[in-house]
Amino acid sequence: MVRVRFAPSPTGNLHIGGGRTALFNWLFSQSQKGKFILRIEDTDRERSRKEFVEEILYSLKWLGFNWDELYYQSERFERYRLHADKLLKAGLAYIERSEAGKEAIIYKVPGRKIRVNDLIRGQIEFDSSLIKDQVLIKSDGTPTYNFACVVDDAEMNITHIIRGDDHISNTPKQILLYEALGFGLPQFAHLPLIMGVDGGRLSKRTGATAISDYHKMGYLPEALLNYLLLLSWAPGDNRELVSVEEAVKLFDIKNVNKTSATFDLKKLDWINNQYLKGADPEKLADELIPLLEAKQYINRDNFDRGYLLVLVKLFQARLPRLNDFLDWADFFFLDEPVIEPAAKEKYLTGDLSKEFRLFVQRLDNLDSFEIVNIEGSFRELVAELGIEAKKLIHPIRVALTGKTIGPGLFEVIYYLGKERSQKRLLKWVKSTVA
RNA sequence: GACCCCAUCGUCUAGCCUGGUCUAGGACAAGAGCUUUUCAAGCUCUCGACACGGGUUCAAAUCCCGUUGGGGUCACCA
Repeated sequence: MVRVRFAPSPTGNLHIGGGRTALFNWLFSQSQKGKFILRIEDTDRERSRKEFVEEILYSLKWLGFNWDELYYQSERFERYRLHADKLLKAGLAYIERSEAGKEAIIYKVPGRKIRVNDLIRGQIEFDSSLIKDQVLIKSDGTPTYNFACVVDDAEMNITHIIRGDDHISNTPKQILLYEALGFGLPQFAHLPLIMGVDGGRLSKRTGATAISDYHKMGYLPEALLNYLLLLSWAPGDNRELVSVEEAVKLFDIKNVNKTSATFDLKKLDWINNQYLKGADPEKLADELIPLLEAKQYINRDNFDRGYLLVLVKLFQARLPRLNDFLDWADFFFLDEPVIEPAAKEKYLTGDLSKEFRLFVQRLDNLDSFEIVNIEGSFRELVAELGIEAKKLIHPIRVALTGKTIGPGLFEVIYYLGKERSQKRLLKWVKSTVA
């Protein structure tokens, strides 16, 4: 039975790199019909925080990863102590006393060649004579990372350790400990690192790093996962859109890339848009409701859900991020559209009083207020006036929405409603004519 | 600095293991055009890469060595 684990430290949020590690562990466990274990590495009492634990669990759930077992290292200190004592008795470790009289347990690192057959990278060889003796239990009684990690992975019967590249140099230290403790070795697979656009490590400077930030920005979990997947793995048939479910079927850890990849928002936006296009409007509306409420665009207890759904459908195919809906569709919720200065400058500088007034009248004379009729009467009007349709379409759009871009104009008019559309147009009509 | 990892378009990658079908394919981005209603949507086209040097071979993006470049790790942090 394959058992993998994801072992974040609650000293910060679940970040992109962690999410990616969780993803590949998840993929591997599902493709092998194995177990996915979550272990919170909270041995550092100073830096570990409960709110980070909650944030990490929340993000993992948002991504859709369910764990079969959950452990906290802070609850297992006696296990580490026990194994450290074992090494002490066997003469493989020694005690070091600090000036303050505190005792630490140190592992005596033997010098030899260590070979690892990494599932992704193949053979890697180390010389442990270059590694200095390792602290097992710190003088405050807490275990070090490498020690707790080995004890736990062994006791939790982890069969495959899939983690970031940055752990390659921990591997020989851990292998030595497995052997000293008399444990069998798991298999190792080191994932390439994800880099920021600056070529260095992904950091806050180079963009948002927390998974939850991507949720807040309006990325769909399936889109983020798809993007992360493509960062170091490909289905092999030139496909860009692959769901986690499909990936589980196609996944083979040997096909994971060795090269580190740069995190590029542009492609993420594109993928997100692809998923947004096909997303269920009901679900998108549910995501949007609290955000619209925060902007005071709607009132949770008193709003027209059917209308919101219509607007979501109108915009979803063109949004890179769901949250862009808030800005792009604001004119449907505001009493007055916010006119962008550049848009006004471009299309509303001339006097279109006559044209606007005639169009407002036509809207009143419609047999029925429907998209085809609105467009039909508009086409008639420009034909009669002998002007190009676009000479009037753009100014009307700006008057109604405040923007130069958006859904088709006649749909906008239809969903805005006759009265609101007329009112907004009349604002631009010089009041000299009664 | 030492040790380790990596190296195909600006970015993500296919191809590499099992050399020839590669004048290197796809996607994102960018540029151009179309869509006589915009575009951040759609369609079409264009630009654009095997880091370098040696081998091995009839033949190398593919195998070997070196160089260069990039990254990671060297904590009583995880």
